Amino acid sequence: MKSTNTRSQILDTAQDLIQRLGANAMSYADISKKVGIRKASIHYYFPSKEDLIANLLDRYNEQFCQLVEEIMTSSDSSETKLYRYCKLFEATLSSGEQDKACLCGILSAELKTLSEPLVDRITQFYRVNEVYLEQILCSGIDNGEFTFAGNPQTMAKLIFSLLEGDLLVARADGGVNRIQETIQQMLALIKR
Amino acid sequence: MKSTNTRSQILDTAQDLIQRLGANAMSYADISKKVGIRKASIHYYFPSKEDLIANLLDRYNEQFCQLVEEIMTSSDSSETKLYRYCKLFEATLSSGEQDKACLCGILSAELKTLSEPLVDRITQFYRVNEVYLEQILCSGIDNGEFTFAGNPQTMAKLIFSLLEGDLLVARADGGVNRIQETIQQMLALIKR
DNA sequence: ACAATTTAATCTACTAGGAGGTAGATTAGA
DNA sequence: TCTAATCTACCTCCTAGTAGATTAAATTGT
Repeated sequence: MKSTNTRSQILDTAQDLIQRLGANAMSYADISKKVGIRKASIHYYFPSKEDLIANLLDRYNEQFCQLVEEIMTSSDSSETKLYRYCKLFEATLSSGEQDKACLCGILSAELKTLSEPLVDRITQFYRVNEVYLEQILCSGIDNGEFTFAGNPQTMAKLIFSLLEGDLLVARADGGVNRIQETIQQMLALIKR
Repeated sequence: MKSTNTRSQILDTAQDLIQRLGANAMSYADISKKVGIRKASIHYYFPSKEDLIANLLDRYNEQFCQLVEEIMTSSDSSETKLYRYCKLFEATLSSGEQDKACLCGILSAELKTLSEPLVDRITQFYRVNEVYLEQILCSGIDNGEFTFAGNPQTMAKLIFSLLEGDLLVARADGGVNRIQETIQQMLALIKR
């Protein structure tokens, strides 16, 4: 069926554009040009822009969780798990023209222009990720790999904010190198 | 002179709108309504949107640097200086309707839609701030207040990314509390 | 197996509204 | 009387979204 293909091509293109330019700078005309279909055809799959972004966020959350689940269920050490988790963010910037940030990070900047259902999906993404991070930290403390002041939950939030912020700041200054450096720095802080 | 007043009213309003909604969602019509003047009058002061944002960034950089200079030249301990620096970011979110992020943080998300002169100003803001942070960290290490693995320069970048990211993430989840928590957590990590 | 019909997918052509920006008249203060 | 500041009225371009025709692919009835 060709429909599935067109649909995901639209999602792929929209995601790429938002991660680079933001949701408000992304237009149906842009997608239309890149995918090679007419604007009206996009409305056939996604009646409204909100609809498109909602589907985008659902797919993104699912895909990202799948990648994290792979890490969580691996037999790696806690430190390696945390490192691999951080590498997921680095990979976002590394990909393509090295100008993409986290989808939810970008949308967070435009948060107050988004409808409640969209905001909810972004909030969910944050919470889920912070739970993953907390789990890695806790098991790392238990088996003696990690040690740090304060509690794992707050530390998880700290790491998550760091990664989201780094991804945005790195586009203006430092690029992929910056992210690699700060990840190493963060790991050094909590290693026993 | 009324002109100076109108001019800064326009800048104030534009900054407020961008910090809440982003640059692409901020329009001359919005400013016009809030300030109570006609659209054309804004163009009298700032011929183009790029011009407006450029002036905004210059003013923002200057104002922010002034606040940081006050901290740097104080007789506070390094820890207090660092804490006060972080509080500047917290204050941004605390102000108004608790929905404002850092101007440069927001613009970073829309970075690829901005002209080079604007990007340069954002990059400059980041670099200047990271130098300030590095200075605080270095003096804190020298006098035995701080101790941590890795080097102060990278640690400065880490703290800055953390604050920028936290400010964005906190709007979607956690609010001011989140920022307060992660600042405390970060301080705990580097305290001797 | 073949013709008729229905459904899915895409198109052209359009609308209304909002964006940034300009020209030129008008007002008010020095 | 000149200049700075503000206005009205407009332009062009781009935006999301809609209506309805057209094509192609399944589905169905005989």
